[in-house]
Amino acid sequence: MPDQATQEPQTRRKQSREERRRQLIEATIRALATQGYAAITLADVAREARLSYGLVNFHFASKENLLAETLDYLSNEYRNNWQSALAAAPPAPARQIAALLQADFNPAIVTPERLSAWVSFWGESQNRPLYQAHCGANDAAYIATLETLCGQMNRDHGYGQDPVKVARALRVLTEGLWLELMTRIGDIELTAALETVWTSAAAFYPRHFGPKGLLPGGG
Amino acid sequence: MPDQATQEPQTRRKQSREERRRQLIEATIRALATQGYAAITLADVAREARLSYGLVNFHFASKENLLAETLDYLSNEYRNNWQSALAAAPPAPARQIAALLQADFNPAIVTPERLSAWVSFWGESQNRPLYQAHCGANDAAYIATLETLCGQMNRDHGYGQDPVKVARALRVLTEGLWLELMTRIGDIELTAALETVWTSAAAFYPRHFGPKGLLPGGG
DNA sequence: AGAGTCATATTGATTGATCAATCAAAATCT
DNA sequence: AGATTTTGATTGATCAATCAATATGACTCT
Repeated sequence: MPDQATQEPQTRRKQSREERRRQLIEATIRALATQGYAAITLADVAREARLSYGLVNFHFASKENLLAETLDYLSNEYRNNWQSALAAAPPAPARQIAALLQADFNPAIVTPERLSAWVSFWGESQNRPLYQAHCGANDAAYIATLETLCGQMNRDHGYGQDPVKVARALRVLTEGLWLELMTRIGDIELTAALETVWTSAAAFYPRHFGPKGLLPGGG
Repeated sequence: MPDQATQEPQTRRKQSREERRRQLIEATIRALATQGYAAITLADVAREARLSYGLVNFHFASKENLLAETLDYLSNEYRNNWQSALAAAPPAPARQIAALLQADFNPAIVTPERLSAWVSFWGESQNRPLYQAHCGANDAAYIATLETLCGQMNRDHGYGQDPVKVARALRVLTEGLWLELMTRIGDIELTAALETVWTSAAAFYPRHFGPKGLLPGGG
């Protein structure tokens, strides 16, 4: 079996390589949360990952690149999360909106560490072009999806607000709640944040949402 | 006139001193916007202020202290802005809410530079205790004011939502819009942000707000 | 199977650059 | 004259990146 003999080792090496990179990126996220973007050093990342600091340069070539790939990692994780939540939800617009909004408060990806890392990137002007390059398309896809769904609510259920403005309000509300969650930690806070979202959704779509989420017959 | 002879010089010296400090703080805000918190140096601040960089240490003792005083300056400016807007508005709760929300998009204090500086502070974990110390009381006063006003809307005009949640939604919406405004610049964007706020206010208080702001009879 | 060979991964000391803070000297005001 | 403000060269610390040395498998050939 010559194919296995040549393929398996290559695969394994690649896996190990990807594992290390993942390990270092997760360490970078934790270090960003504790040290901040201004104070983070490669030594911090290596210590957090329990690896030698020379490894960071070996796997990522530079600190700048490590941070860029960390942003990329977070951005992909975020996009996968809301897109799979949408795919798993029933097609009715209210259901889809509920799934999209709820996905943004999934405890698996909305942790204080990750929120801190996001805000670190937002705050660094040198990263703004980087952010556009890595996250611009994702953000545009999110807002386009939400706008379409809000338009469907109008068409299917007779609501009358400007769907673009409602989508923007809901989107921006989530971002603001992320900012708040960064400092105040805990599951209770996540629930409270989500309730704030539902309160707004209920104001826009009172026949479909209540202060605790989608109404019983709201599909 | 011995009093003038001794007072005037002191006054002038003090003025000059305060002027320099203000000059350096404004330069710090601009430098934060262009360099970011991670990359800002005392040389950047001095260059921006067109002053020698030794002066920064002379007037502020340390870089850390300069940044702390910059945050303080921004925080006071922000609080003065919304508090004087409230004081100038009629006492009816809808009018007060309109004034409070509009104040957060006053072009005089909501500039891309200032927003960048705010986000820089938010993103730096080392600044979180500093932020609480300098801005915690201000933020608490803002949210308490808004909660009271939302409660009055319920009592005076028969609305039924939880005023704490509505206040939180409006507050957090503003913060999210600030984040968005940081990257996209211009007066048109400021107007669009405010329209997003009015759309939300109209959803919560449909008899008092419309998508363009307070309704004609909405006092 | 087992010794040998090679590529890849890992380590930490060293280097060079950057920057905050100090300080002595000069300038400016009263 | 005396106090305060301003300047920029110097100092010392920090840190990213490099690099030479070492370790760890993976594959080959006998």
